[in-house]
Amino acid sequence: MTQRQRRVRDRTERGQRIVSAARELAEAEGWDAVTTRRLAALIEYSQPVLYSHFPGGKDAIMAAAALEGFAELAAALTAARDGGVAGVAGAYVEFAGAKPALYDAMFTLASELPFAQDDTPEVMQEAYGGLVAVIEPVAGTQDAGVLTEVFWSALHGLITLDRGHRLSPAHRAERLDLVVARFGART
Amino acid sequence: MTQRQRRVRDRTERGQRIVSAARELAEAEGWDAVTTRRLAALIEYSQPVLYSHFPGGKDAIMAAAALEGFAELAAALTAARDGGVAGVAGAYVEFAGAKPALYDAMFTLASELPFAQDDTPEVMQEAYGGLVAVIEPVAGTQDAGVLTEVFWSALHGLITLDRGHRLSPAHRAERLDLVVARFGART
DNA sequence: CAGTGTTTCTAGCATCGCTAGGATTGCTAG
DNA sequence: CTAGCAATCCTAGCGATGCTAGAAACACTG
Repeated sequence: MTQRQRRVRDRTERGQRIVSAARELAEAEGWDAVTTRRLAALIEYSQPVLYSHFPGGKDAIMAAAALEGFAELAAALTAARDGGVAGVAGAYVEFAGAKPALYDAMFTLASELPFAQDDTPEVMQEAYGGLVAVIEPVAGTQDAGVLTEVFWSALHGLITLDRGHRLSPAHRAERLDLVVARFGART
Repeated sequence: MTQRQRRVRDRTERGQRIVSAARELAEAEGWDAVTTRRLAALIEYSQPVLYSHFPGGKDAIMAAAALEGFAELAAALTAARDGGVAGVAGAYVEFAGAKPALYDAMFTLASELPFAQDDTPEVMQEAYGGLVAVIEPVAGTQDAGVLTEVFWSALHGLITLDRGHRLSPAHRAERLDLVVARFGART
């Protein structure tokens, strides 16, 4: 029954191609440009094929892309752990800057993904853990969970407002330094 | 030529009704539910009338609603000025919680509005000024502008992540207190 | 009352996400 | 080898979206 295996493999490969195509297109032209028709054309199949892979339709595809993003973010944060709060903060901001559409899918759009719940996917907990790991040592008497959430919120706010041209571009580095200074110091 | 005046007044009134209807509908069912057809039905006119008021279409209507939001936010922040950093932070969060759709229009959607530029509308500068006013006294040697931007980003991050169920609902108050503690203390 | 200019509506275009039903393909059993 | 079955895929279409052109209705002027 190796044929069956091959068919299964082909299927998963095609599913991967769908997500990859969606990510590339979103990064190039934004998620609004990611239409089911364009996706179907990119993978050289017809639209209904998308729904056989992702019954949830476009939202499910975005969620799948977001999950990939969480895995990559977790890896980036883990790699930057030695840099402490400053290192992780820098890695987080760099990730958001390098893959803005993916970051949107993860945090702004796609509210389907369960956060901070029992059924939260592991990769998402890992990514969050990358933040906790560097905040925990400097939390002192402060609740590490709350402090991490606020630290994360500050980074997220900086990123989203900066992207929407809400903040002066000149002080970008200063702002990040300030966040690190206010949250990275042991209390 | 009072008739001409009356016609002008009717027109502006109708334009106001469009924005009000959009706001109500958005607050009740989200901006996705705000379609040009439903808006037209609400004001009891046909669709093209919307475009005579807002040539930019739906985006322009959202921008107009956002502008109203900035005026209301500015008023709320000004009223809370006596409360210091904690008071203003609380007013900001309360505003976002009371009018979530409006907040989205102001900061998440509608990237047409010019921020931090020369042609930034006055009400937007006023709203931002409401933040600066309480941060400036506690800035110390720190650049007040940068500190305000970071303070604002932290609030904005808290709000958007919390709304997307990204944060644990139990610690909402704690998080706000923590932001105030880290940014409201004189350095 | 006729003419003129403005205002408004009807109807339609292109596109969107999504789906039903038939056509095509590949596998299996006789 | 072939007939039948099952899985796979595509064509065609639905309802809805933002937006617009051209016709119809309106209000005002001479």
